[in-house]
Amino acid sequence: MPTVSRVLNGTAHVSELRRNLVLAAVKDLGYRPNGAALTLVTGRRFLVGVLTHDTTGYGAAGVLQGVEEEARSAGRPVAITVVGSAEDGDVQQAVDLALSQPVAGMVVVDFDEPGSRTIAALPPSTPVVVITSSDSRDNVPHVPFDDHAGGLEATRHLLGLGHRTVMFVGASPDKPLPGRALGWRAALEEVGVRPPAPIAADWNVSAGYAVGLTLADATDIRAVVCGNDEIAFGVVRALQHRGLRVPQDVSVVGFDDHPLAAYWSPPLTTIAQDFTGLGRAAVRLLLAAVDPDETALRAEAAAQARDDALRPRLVVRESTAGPPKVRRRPRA
Amino acid sequence: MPTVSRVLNGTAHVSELRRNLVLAAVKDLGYRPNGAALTLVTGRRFLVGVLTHDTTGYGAAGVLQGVEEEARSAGRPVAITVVGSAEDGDVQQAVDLALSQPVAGMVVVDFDEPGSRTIAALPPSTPVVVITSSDSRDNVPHVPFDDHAGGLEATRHLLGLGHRTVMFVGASPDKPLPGRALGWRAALEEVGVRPPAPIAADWNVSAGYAVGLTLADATDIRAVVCGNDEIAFGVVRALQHRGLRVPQDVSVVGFDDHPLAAYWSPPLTTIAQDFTGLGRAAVRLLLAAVDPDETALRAEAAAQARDDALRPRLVVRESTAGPPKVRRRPRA
DNA sequence: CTGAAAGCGCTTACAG
DNA sequence: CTGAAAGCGCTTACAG
Repeated sequence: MPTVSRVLNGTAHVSELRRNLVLAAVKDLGYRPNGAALTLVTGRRFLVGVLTHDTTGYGAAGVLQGVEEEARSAGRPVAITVVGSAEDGDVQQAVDLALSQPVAGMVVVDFDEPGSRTIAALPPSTPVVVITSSDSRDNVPHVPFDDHAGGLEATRHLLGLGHRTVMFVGASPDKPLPGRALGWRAALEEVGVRPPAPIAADWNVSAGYAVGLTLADATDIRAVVCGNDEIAFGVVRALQHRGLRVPQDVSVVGFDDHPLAAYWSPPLTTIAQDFTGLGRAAVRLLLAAVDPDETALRAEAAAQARDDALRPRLVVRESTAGPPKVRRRPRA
Repeated sequence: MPTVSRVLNGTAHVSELRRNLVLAAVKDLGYRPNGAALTLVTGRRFLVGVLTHDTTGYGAAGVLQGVEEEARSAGRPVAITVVGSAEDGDVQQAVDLALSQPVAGMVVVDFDEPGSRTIAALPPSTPVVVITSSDSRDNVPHVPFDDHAGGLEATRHLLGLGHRTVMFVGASPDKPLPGRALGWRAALEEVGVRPPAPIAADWNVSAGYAVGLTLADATDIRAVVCGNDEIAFGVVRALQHRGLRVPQDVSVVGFDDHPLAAYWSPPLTTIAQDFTGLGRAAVRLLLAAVDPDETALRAEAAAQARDDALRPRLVVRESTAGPPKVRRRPRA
């Protein structure tokens, strides 16, 4: 048995004869090492764990893809566990489920409350990297993306076009404002405009559509920043259905640069994010902390990824323009 | 140690005194059973494995979500492994990676060639359920979805509107036609029309847009069925950019009922699929084969799911109409 | 270079 | 009801 181990792992020299014998038997029996036994004896864990609230939204799916790609290229499978809600029970259950498997470490997708809550519920002994836009995560290894800067840019763009004020669509009642909304608010404040109340909406098309319908009735609204592109898609369509033109009557900015944003009508101005890059960077960072080898190299790569690609970027398309010269006419 | 085991698993009666002692210690130390040891000794595996080529497309993401939901409700985490391509090396690598973890069984997403190839590469000892539209999978447990019927319905709808022929967009060069294309072909043949050559396109918006541009130049094309909604989105937009109206000049049908299909302009006629349901059914079937308890109940539930919800459904919206300058047939 | 021995953290019979 | 013993499939020192 030790001989087999030595052959398969190349741990020590084995005579050609015996070596070939072992190899033949392995192929013959379709032998596959028992991962559980391996983990038990060596203590090494291979799975890269992901804890997330959502798996299908454009952002979360992109992160997942990045995590998977990077993990696979490091020869590691990934285990995903969904955190059902921000409630203690669900958070605890997700953590328990995730930790019941031999995970090398966890990537936590801190895009919303369930994600945030999860961080604290993880035992300190678990290696973790969180993907976050909150700057209160400095005490834990994290891959930052600058939602605040994104919101700032989106809003400045609209202000620069000549708009007096800008609405934000995509708040959640009773929950802290997302970073992008904070950036929106900061942009208004920096030009001395008192920010209006952010409008509540789930982050999907139909919620956006519903909000768009009410927006159409408010004749003084000219410019809006949405929490994500799906909301923006819905807002734009609702406005159009009510006879308003985008951007001539109302300008709309989305967030994330969804693959369909460029094909929307009109093509959507938005803030591009590199979600896949975020996922890759997170895994690189995690593996650097966990893998004994190459630590230095990998940490460096991770630090680099942080600086460059992961910064949000304004993509100006055709859903934004200066405000109408005359007061928006009430809809027919 | 056996006592701890008995308390935690409720395997046998333990005196109150000892019981509480154990529970206290467990809480105190933050004890968490070692999954690897458990798997090694009992042979039970908890992970539900998923083997798929894609994770972000609407269909694959939906399946993933369904798998995750059902697995979580059964107290099982899911491990996903992406099959990079249909090449032997990639397929083998994915299988090895997936099987290196203690998986109870695998769900294979047979939406494309990499998926199909994977089925054969799995050792016969691994419990497996494949999600497929191919009827050549009868020898392996599978959750069927009827792509052929979907293609048939989509095409019949167009034919019923009075179109003489229908194009199909979304073939892959050198690869077998997808089931939906087979259905399209069958629908044409059943009315004695010789099917034109299917048009090649990757299954995403930009590929659809590119095809749409060339379609706009072919003045005799009036009706097209697309491999999925993303392709259709691109085709529609390209047609419009070339000055053609949908559906007045050209009718377009998509496939899958993407969340944005209803909000496209014009709202897209498409074939709805219940991907999440597919994922759930697959896990139910897998667990029925693997779990000693409840086998009967679960198998029944799985069989039921098969009949009802998973059948594709035509959703008529506004991207289809009768051909230009041709009288529509009277309604039956 | 190559076997016998110990042990990773658990559970399942086995004796008390 | 409750401990001591064996063993799941591996790897890592240990003696040859």
